[in-house]
Amino acid sequence: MRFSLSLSSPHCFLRFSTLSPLPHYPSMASGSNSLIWFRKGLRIHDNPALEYASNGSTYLYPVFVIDPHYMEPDPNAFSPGSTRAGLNRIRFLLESLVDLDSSLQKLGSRLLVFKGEPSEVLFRCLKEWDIKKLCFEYDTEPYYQALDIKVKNYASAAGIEVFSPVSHTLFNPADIIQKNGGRPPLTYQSFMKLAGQPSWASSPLSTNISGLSPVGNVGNCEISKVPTLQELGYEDIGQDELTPFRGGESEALKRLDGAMKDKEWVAKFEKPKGDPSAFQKPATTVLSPYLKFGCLSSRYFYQCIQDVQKNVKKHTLPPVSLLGQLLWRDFFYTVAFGTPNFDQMKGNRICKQIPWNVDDGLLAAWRDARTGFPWIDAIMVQLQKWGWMHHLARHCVACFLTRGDLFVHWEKGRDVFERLLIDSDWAINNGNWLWLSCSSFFYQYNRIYSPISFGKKYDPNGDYIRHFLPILKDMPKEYIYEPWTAPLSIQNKAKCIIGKDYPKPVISHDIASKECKRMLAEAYELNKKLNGSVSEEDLKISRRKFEEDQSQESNSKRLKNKS
DNA sequence: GAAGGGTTGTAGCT
DNA sequence: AGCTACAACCCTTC
Repeated sequence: MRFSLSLSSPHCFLRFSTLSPLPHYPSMASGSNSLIWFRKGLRIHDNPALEYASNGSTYLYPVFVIDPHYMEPDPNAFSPGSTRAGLNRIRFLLESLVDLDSSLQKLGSRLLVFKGEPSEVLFRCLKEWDIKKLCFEYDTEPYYQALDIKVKNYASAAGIEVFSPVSHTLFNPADIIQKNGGRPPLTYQSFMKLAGQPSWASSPLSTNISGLSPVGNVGNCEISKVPTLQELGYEDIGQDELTPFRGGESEALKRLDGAMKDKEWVAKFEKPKGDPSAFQKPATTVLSPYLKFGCLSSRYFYQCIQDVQKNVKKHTLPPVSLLGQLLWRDFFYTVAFGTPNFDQMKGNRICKQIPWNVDDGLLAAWRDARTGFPWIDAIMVQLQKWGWMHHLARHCVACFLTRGDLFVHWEKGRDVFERLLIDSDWAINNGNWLWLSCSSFFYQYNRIYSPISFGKKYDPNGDYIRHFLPILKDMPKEYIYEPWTAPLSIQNKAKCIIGKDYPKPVISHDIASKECKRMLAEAYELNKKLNGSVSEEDLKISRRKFEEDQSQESNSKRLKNKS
């Protein structure tokens, strides 16, 4: 906290001088009114901002603001939803809000929902209700960093106390960066050394609140209930088309409980050994969407895992253990917070500069599950329908799009994931795309996931493919990962003609992956030579060079074929 | 400068 | 299920 405040102070002064005269506050006779502003942290348990807001206040106003920029339907988007979020995640959020409202009501309170630009709405509320204490969970994302400076400046000018605790992550990213001399650690091991045990690891978290201060008079503020999808302007889509995962804290705790009951499973958890093709019963906890919205406290989750581990003889360790997964989350939050332009290649000091293709055709084929590789396409269908896939499945499609086969820019794939995943998290999503594209953290670009054999290893019968790509459901298992190799008689029998009912592969994996390796090798060399300061012009030149090489190669092949 | 390590590659062998 | 070769990257640490 201290570190981040000192970071933001220059902006503070700038913003301060541009503020209009101090707002006038009505001289309402009141004790002390507090406002808890929910953004993430959509929970009651282990919610320090909520607890602090309620303590000693006469009235407590729990507020959530629906931001039209995030929630308004966008008919031009490539899938149902808003500009930024697919329908699955919007629905997950609404369900989480309904659950939060009902939990608040059990504690004698309720959720006050507004629509509009968050800071404008908030300023109106602060004035109208004569708020003395404003509480909200600290957020490290650039969007909230900018918004929160605005809000904090307004509050301090108006003499309102602001309480903004770090409770979304296990550690405060700013502390870890400070410990490391101002730069974030770039490896998991160095992160672990710096982080150590969380300060609260063995002290009880506040998971039981018996009651909250009542909601005061809301005055002239226009408050609505949690809207339905239809009220937000979305069409009614069949349940079958939507994610099987329900949002909300209650659901999160139920799911957590279910996972923790199987002590052996928790103790033996090894992430890389999970089966990405398991969909009836996923190989992981599927708690990520709940962590994303803060329906589940990562600290509470941490303590639950710790409890299980204490009571077994042997358990796995980070990075592969279940606890290790939570630490990965904090790792990415820390690097993301301490790296300017973390979500792009340009101006990102930890990101290799690579001359990615600009090929919207290949991107669209990948996005719309038309690559012709059933393993890849099935995963993309699961993404569209469920908004969730196993971690290793994400690896396969991310590798395929970028360094493995299509050589499309990781930012394009990132955008698709960010929109469609119900657990899409700014720091983690960008971190993993940097990882998978060999742009940062991970550099062994020879290790390419095969779009054919990787899935086969887990699911030789192709049940996962048959489920998400029913057009291939009668394809014999000998051909289901490479249906273009099936004889026409087999294709006929399976009622799936390749090139007509299901596409032919967009590339040859053998050729494309070799080409990708070569391009990465050259790009790395250039990055080394220019010591990280690769310009747009350098990238253009190498892109052109690759294209020339490619056409020369195909020319020589043509010549060879002729002779 | 060299050595060691890096959450999760593939193919082929036992 | 576990070894090996394959080809070989980067970053951290010494």
